[in-house]
Amino acid sequence: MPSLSTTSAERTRNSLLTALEPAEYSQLLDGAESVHLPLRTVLYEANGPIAHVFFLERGVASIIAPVGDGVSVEVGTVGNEGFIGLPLLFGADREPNKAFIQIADGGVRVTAAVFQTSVAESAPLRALLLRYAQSYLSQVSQSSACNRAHSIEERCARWLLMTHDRVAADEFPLTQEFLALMLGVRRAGVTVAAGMLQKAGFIEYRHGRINVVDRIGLENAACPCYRIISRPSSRPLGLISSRR
Amino acid sequence: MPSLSTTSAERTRNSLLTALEPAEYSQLLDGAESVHLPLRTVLYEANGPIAHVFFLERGVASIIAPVGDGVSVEVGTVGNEGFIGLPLLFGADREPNKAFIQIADGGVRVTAAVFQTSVAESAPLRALLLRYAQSYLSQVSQSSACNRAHSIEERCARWLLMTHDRVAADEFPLTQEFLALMLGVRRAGVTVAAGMLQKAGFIEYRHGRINVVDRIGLENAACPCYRIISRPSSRPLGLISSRR
DNA sequence: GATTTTCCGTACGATTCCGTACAGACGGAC
DNA sequence: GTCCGTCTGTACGGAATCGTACGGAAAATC
Repeated sequence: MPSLSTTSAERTRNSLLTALEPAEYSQLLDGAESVHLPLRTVLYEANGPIAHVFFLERGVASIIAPVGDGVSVEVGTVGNEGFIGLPLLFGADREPNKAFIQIADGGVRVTAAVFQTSVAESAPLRALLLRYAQSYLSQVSQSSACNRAHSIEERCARWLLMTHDRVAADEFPLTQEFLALMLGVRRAGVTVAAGMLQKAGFIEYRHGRINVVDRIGLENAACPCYRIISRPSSRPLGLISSRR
Repeated sequence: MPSLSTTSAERTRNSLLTALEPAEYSQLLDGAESVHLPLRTVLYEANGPIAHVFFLERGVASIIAPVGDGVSVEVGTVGNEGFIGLPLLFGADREPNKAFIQIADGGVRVTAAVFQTSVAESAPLRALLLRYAQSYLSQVSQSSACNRAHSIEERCARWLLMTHDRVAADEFPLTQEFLALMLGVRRAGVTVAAGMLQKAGFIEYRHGRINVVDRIGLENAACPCYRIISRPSSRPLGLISSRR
């Protein structure tokens, strides 16, 4: 098991872990595992037990909800700004949704038992994670309303921005097929929408890889939901980091 | 200020308050106010400070998210199974959404300061409220996916069921205009969808009042999302079904 | 009971998006 | 370089929903 009890600065790229004091950090990560998380790794199943929480250091995870007939739609995304396993923080051991890796990379996983003990014992840890819970809830809420109100193209731009925010590069692997699944639309619908964004010069799409070339342009093409979610008030660590 | 420190049984109809031990109950409700909440009372504004949390005893509140151009879409509903003011539990003092009364009745309100003190001091209270948070998050998540996947008629049926669950009667006031706003669709769209449900004999709609006459029928007309949200695992305590 | 306001039913063209299908382009395997 | 699976672009009819508008019914007001 890799040694994780190093000092602050170079220990992790996860914002939540970075914000922890050494005491909470070592309690939580004592017995944690550094894991590589390839594409499509299932972090927990819908209605299945949640065995670990995951703190991603890069890469992105999706939370999806079943809507019948085996189809699911994405309801939230998590990157290094948060963690996967909110139900455990809330005292549940499962939820109707499923979590999996959407863009591969690595992170740290903590067993449910250790996580819950740490959370029960450390008020600062709890406070930090709850602030993230608020930010995640805002994201899900906004995206719920967005799903009803905005066009494919706008939502596509928003989704790309949110993913771009969570990935350490302008280019990342992403098929239209997958994006369609996430947006809950046809693959052909994504082709058209992404085609517009490409013609406008905001992105370049090429056989399973996308390249964000004009972030400002994308922001203007996205619905206001992106900015609403990205406001400092929706970001827990705005406060935490300015705290000291 | 009304006396709220009575004994358990007849003291309230709110599920969360009912589940509290006398110690937590009295700490939280010492200095609380019993309030009547007429239609359209704003419980908190989008991005405005959240001054109180509300525990409804009857009636229903809506949480809505702005989507630009002054339009909003409902993202969650709360009745006597929960409370309004989750951001305070999460350590935030505001959020991008707005909360208001959708079906009038009464409840108990607690100031933000008292609420936060109580939550900080009582682990059982925290645990109880966090389990509700999980249930609310599941509701919002499911409804987000639902918004993309299901027809107006299905979502209309689901909405009516969720409201029916939270109201103490089969008949309650509701205009199609308002329902359209909640569902994020045209008023005319609701007329058609509700017309189908009415022709099928599930509901009766008449000038601002709706009557649920065949709940089972309505459940069959709704999308699977209703059952998913209503599963025991998604309900910490269950609704105190005031119906019947 | 007459008037005004609110609410509901319906209609119609426009628009978005769907379901499906097919062909071409790309890139890895050999 | 060739083959082959994957990925993307495009097309077309059909369904759902929209924006808008108008008339009538029910309740509220006076």
